[in-house]
Amino acid sequence: MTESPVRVRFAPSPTGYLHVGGLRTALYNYLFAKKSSGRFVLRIEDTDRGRYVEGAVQNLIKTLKWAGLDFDEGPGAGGESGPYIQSERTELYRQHAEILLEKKAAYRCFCTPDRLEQMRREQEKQKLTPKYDRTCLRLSEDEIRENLNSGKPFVVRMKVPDDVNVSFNDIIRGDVEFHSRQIDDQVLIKSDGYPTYHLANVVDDHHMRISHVIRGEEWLSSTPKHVLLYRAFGWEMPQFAHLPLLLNPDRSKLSKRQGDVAVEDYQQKGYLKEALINFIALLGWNPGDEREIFSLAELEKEFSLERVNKAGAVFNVEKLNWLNFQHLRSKPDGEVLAMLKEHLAKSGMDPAKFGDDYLLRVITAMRERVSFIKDYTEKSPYFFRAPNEYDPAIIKKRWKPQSAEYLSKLGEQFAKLASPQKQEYEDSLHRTAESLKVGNGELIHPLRLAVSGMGEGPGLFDILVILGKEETIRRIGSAIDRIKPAAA
RNA sequence: GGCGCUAUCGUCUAGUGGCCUAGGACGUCGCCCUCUCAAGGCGAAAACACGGGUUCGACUCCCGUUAGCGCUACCA
Repeated sequence: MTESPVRVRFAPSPTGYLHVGGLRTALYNYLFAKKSSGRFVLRIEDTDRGRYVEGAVQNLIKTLKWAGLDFDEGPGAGGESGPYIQSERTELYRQHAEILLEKKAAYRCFCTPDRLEQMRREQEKQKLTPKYDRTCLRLSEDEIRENLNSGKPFVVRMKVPDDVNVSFNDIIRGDVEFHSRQIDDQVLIKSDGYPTYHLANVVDDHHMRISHVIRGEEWLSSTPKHVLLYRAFGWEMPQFAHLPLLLNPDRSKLSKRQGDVAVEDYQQKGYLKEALINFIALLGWNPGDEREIFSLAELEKEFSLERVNKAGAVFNVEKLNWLNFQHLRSKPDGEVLAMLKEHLAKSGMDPAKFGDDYLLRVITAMRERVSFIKDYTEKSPYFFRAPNEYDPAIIKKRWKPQSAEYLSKLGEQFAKLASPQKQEYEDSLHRTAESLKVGNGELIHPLRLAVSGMGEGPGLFDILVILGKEETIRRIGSAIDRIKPAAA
């Protein structure tokens, strides 16, 4: 086999949004291209007029770009094999259907959809494999001409050879064999003149010089049809690689109903593209050692089709969450700052009110405690507004009858401190506890509750420093007024 | 129903005939650290679907069974 340059394609149909399974297919194609110094082509398969969705193509491209999967050729990116939108290539498919017709590898079929459906029903009743009965293959030249002249609508069907084995090699699955006996005479050109997937993808892959067809496993069963088409045209075949499916927790094919399937759903929920990419890369592929955290750039170096698994993989959100935490945690301060400000603005808070220094200190304090940017306001709302309520469970656990008195004392001591830092607060609290003859905990826990309204978070003294002396004292004051000991 | 693909802890997976007392990760549980919560450290529970072969020896190879999934459109 000659070594032709690697060219792969991602060929989604624009149905409105990008499915995470589609994103993984795109990713594997992209990675394979990068790894082999090849080209990554985006092709839009929009030959189903009934499914046309406004803006879907733009949306698809936007999402791919968001994920960082830049394509070398495709709509808007140029390339020598364009156009990259199938609805703009119909003449090409028509010509190729003509070639097949001439070679007697295809024939016109004038059967009505009604008749076809009746036929199918009958076959199902007799428990036969639903298959076109070739009525129109037996039409004479005259009959065909007559039908054509009278303007009868028709489709072009592929003429599947009667008794041959069709086998091909799949990079992931090895040799796969089908018998032509169970291959239907597929429609190649629909009555509206548009090609079906089978014709269009073979014609385009050939003309776009695609070297490797990397797609989902749902295409495995129709690959023999494509093989037959390559043969009929006398074209060299690309290499095939059928990827395992992404599954719901119940192991059915990943679908809506059981959770989010659109990439933009995850985007909206605050998942980082780094985490999503890392996660789906690991769903069906692994590096062979024990590393788990990968950047796109690292994946580009490590990826290989040989290490792709055969079995479907459950899309398990728990691990995705963990990866999001890992990636968010290792992001530079500046990047987190920008995301945090954006999030604050979206939540109706004015980021300017806080100042970058302040927000940076919050980021440092919360770094190990947030998996998502939204966790900043959900897990530590007290950095952005004084508590307006106090967790009843924590009151019950930590707020003693004497707490108000102790805190009041503590507030007085804090007031005496001049621009206190962590150590000063800590020393002051220890001295106060000593003078009160109570353990530090008797002050620490109520104080945490007072300034934050909750029972968890960064080290208390870190919180105090971030909030500042005045705010700390103010919050102690309101807490004393508002927290009543839980009824014993 | 037919055809095809697949089958290791709950989940993602390592494993290519002896290195396996089956390794890692997420999750779960326990302990340590500790002002809380995280993070971190240590540890635990947790799997080769089943049955036949082949072989001196099978998680690894072959066959069958079972199960799951996919395809079975003038959708992709």
